[in-house]
Amino acid sequence: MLSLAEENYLKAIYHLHHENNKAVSTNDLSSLLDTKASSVTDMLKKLADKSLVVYKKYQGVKLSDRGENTALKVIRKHRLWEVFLVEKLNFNWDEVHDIAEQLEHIQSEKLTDELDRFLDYPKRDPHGDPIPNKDGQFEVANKTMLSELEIGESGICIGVKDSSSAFLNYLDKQAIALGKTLTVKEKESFDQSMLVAYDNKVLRLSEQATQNLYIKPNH
Amino acid sequence: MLSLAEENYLKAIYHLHHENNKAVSTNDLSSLLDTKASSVTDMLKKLADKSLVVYKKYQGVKLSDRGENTALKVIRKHRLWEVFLVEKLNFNWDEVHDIAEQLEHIQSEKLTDELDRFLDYPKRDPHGDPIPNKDGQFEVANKTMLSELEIGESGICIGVKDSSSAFLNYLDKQAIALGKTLTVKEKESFDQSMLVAYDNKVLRLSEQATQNLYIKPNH
DNA sequence: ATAATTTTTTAGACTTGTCTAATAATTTTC
DNA sequence: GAAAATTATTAGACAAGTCTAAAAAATTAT
Ligand SMILES: [Mn+2]
Ligand SMILES: [Mn+2]
Ligand SMILES: [Mn+2]
Ligand SMILES: [Mn+2]
Repeated sequence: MLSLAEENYLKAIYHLHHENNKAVSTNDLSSLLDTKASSVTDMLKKLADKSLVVYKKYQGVKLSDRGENTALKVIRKHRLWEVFLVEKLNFNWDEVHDIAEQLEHIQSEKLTDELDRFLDYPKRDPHGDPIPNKDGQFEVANKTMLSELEIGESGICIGVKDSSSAFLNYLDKQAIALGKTLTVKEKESFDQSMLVAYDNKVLRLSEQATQNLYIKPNH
Repeated sequence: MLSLAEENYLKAIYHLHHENNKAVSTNDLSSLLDTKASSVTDMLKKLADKSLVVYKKYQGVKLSDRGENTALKVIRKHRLWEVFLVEKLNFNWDEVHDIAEQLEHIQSEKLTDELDRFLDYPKRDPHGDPIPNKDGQFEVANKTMLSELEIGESGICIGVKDSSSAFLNYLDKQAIALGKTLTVKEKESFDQSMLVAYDNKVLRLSEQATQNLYIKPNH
C-alpha cells in the first residue's frame, strides 16, 4: 500500500506528463509539490524501486503502467469527492480542492465505487475535468482555449485550466459558469484581451482569463 | 494542527478514560493502539508538552479540556461518516469502522458540519453510539447490558459494546438489530447464557453476547 | 518488609520524508 | 568549443513515530 506522499508524487507526475507529453523534470515536480529538488530525487528513486515510475538519472521520469493506473485511481477519487462536496454538501467550486486533496487518499475501493453510484456516475468534476471510471477510462472532450477562438465564433464553457480560488471567484463574480455559451465579439491585439458576449452582457476578459477557460466550439 | 497519530492517541485516551473513570495506563493504551509501551510513553510526553493531556510519570494520563474537546471532534467525525456509509452508500454496519478510522482525520469544520446537516443531524451511529454535536455535547442513553436483565424483563436493543465484525455478523445472522424488543425468558446459572425472545423466535445467547448488547429497559 | 513480578520509562536505533550545502551533469551562451 | 548558467544528484542532518533491550519504579506475594 502506498503512502500519501507516494500517491501525491504519482499524481503530480501524471499531470505534468500530460501537460507537455515528455518526461517530467525534477524541478517541475519540485515546484508543483512545493518541495526541494533533492527531496524529489530521493522519492523518484524509491518509486523506481517499486516499479511505479521509469527513472534514469538526469533524464526525467515517466509513470510505469502500474504507476499510471495508481495515479488515475487517485485522480478518480479526487474528482468524485469534489462532485460530492458541490452536489450534496453545498460547497462552492472554489472551496473543494483542498478537502479533495485529503479525501483522495482514503483507501477503500468499495467506498469509491459506491460514491460513484451515489453520485450517479458523473462524467466531469465541478471544474469540468473528466472523471476516470473504475477501469481508469474517461472521455476526452473536444475543447479549445477561449483565447484560440476567432471573432464571431462561439462555444460552450466546459472547464477551467487554472482552478485557483482567485480565478474561480472572479468567474463567479462575472457570472461565467460551466455550460454558458460565450461569443467572441472583439480581440484586442495590443494585450490579447477579448470582448465576450454571454447571457445579456458583453464583458472584456484579459489574456490570463481567456487562456484559462476551456470552450467546446460550436461546429 | 494535530497529526493523525496524535488524534488517535487522544481518542484512545478518551475511550479508556470513560470506560473505567480513572487515569489511563500506558499498557492499556499500548494494547488498544497496538504499539509498544515505550512508544506510548514517548507520545504522552509530546501530548503533555502541547497541553493536550495531563501526564505524570508512572501515574497514567488524563485528557486536558483541550484534549477532550479534540477527541470529541474526532469521535464526532468518525460516527457521522459511519452513518453516511450505512445510510447513503449501502454499507453494512460491520464494514464501516475501518473506513471511518481514515475519514475521521479529514480536516474541515465546514465538511463535518455540512455532512451533519446532509444526514439530518443524526443522534446515534449505526452501532448505537451517540454523536456529539458541534459543541461536543451528546445525549447519554438510559441503558443496561442485556446480561443485567432479570427473567421476564424486556427492553429495546439500542447498541453494541463490541463492534467487531465477528459480533456484528453474528447478530445479523440471528436477525438481532438495533430497535428490536428483547425479552428474557430464562437465565442459565451454569454459564450465564440466556433464552431471549424477539420477533417470533426464542434464542439462546451466550454470556459473551449478552454482555455486549445494550438495552433500554421497558419502565 | 523483603522478594518477585509487573508496569513504566529511558537509551539508542531505524524508517519515512523532508531539508541545506556541496558537487556533478547538462544545457545555453558567446 | 570553452565558459557560464541551469538543472539535478549526493552527502549529511533532522523530526515524527516507531521499535528493542535495559533500567527503574510500583505493585503484589510471601
Ligand atoms: Mn481539485
Ligand atoms: Mn477539480
Ligand atoms: Mn467505529
Ligand atoms: Mn460506531
